Amino acid sequence: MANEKKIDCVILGLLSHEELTGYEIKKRMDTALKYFWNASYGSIYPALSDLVDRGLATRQEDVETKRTKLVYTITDEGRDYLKQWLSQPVSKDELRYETLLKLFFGAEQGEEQALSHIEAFEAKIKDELPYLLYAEKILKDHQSDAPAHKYYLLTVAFGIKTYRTYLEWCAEAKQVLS
Amino acid sequence: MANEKKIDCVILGLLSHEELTGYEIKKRMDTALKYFWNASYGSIYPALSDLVDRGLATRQEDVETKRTKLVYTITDEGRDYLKQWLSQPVSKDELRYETLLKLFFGAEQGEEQALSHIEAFEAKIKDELPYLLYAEKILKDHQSDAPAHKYYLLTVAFGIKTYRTYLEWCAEAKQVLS
DNA sequence: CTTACCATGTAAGGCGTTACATGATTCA
DNA sequence: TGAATCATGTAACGCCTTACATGGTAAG
Repeated sequence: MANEKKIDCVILGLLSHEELTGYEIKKRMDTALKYFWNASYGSIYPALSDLVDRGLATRQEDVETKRTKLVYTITDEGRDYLKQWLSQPVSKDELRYETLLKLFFGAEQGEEQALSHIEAFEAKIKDELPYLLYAEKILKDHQSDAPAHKYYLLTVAFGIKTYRTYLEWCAEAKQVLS
Repeated sequence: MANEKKIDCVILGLLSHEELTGYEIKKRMDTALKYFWNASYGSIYPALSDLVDRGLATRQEDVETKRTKLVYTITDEGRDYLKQWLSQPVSKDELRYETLLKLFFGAEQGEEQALSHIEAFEAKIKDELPYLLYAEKILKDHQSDAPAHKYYLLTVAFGIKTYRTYLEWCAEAKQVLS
């Protein structure tokens, strides 16, 4: 125990909300979880097969569509496994910003280059912020009693707040360097 | 080109400031870079040997001490390599917060547990913030003309700002959940 | 004298990405 | 009819952590 693979837990978490295909799971990661998690097909598909082998999820072929479409459902064992993981303390929160790394070594490159890294960072944040704001709007407009609702809002709020702080920092940093 | 290993670049970056042993490099990662980067001995020592093999750094044994102590120095080629990396656009800024992941699935676990994850997160941030503030104070007290100085300050400022935002969010999140 | 810290390194194994390979369907 | 999207999967490889293994030195 206590050594749950993250990829398994994320997938089970998503399946605990709804039945999904591997492709849809990837989409969730690229949208709802994008701000704080991600995974590639190369880890999702093998993990799904593994979950089925271990009885934590089941696979059914969707017969309505002609194209191959494998829908995964969480089992009771899967739910137990998920709950067990959720009940344990968080083991790691990790931030790896190459931008900060390059900035830390800014003296080796000169101000123009450092500035351009900051500007690229700023542009990326400005680009992504609207998606978070949109997600928040959707959630607020569809006031739902679904228990998951408020948790979605909390994670989105985290992203919005930190992104805005990033932008403040970018403005300050640009001033310092010019 | 363009496929520089991060570990090599971080080490070269640190060596560009001063000569260091592997042990000292690890310490820098655990302090100055802690907020946005990390690495283990298991990656640092092999990387150092590799840098020497490629002529990007040199190794000298410190004869003043009796204990084995290998000091690494960056070469001109190493400096070029570092500059080349610094001149390229940032390839990845990544945030992986298990706390947010568990919170996203909060509905499966109930409010008490979600709250306890937030509180643990808050405690960790409150714990670490003083170190960042201390680092900032040191930097501000020792106003230096060294070109690296202001870049250090910028990265520290980033950490302080975002940590404060995290704490704000924690307060709000706790209110929402209770 | 013992604890903490200094100091170096290896081996096994886990985890995950990238690139590849394949093909159906929808929409303009 | 061609592009975008839906849809599944594998193989090679890279990168890194964990755990192990070893020993010196300083300070209380």
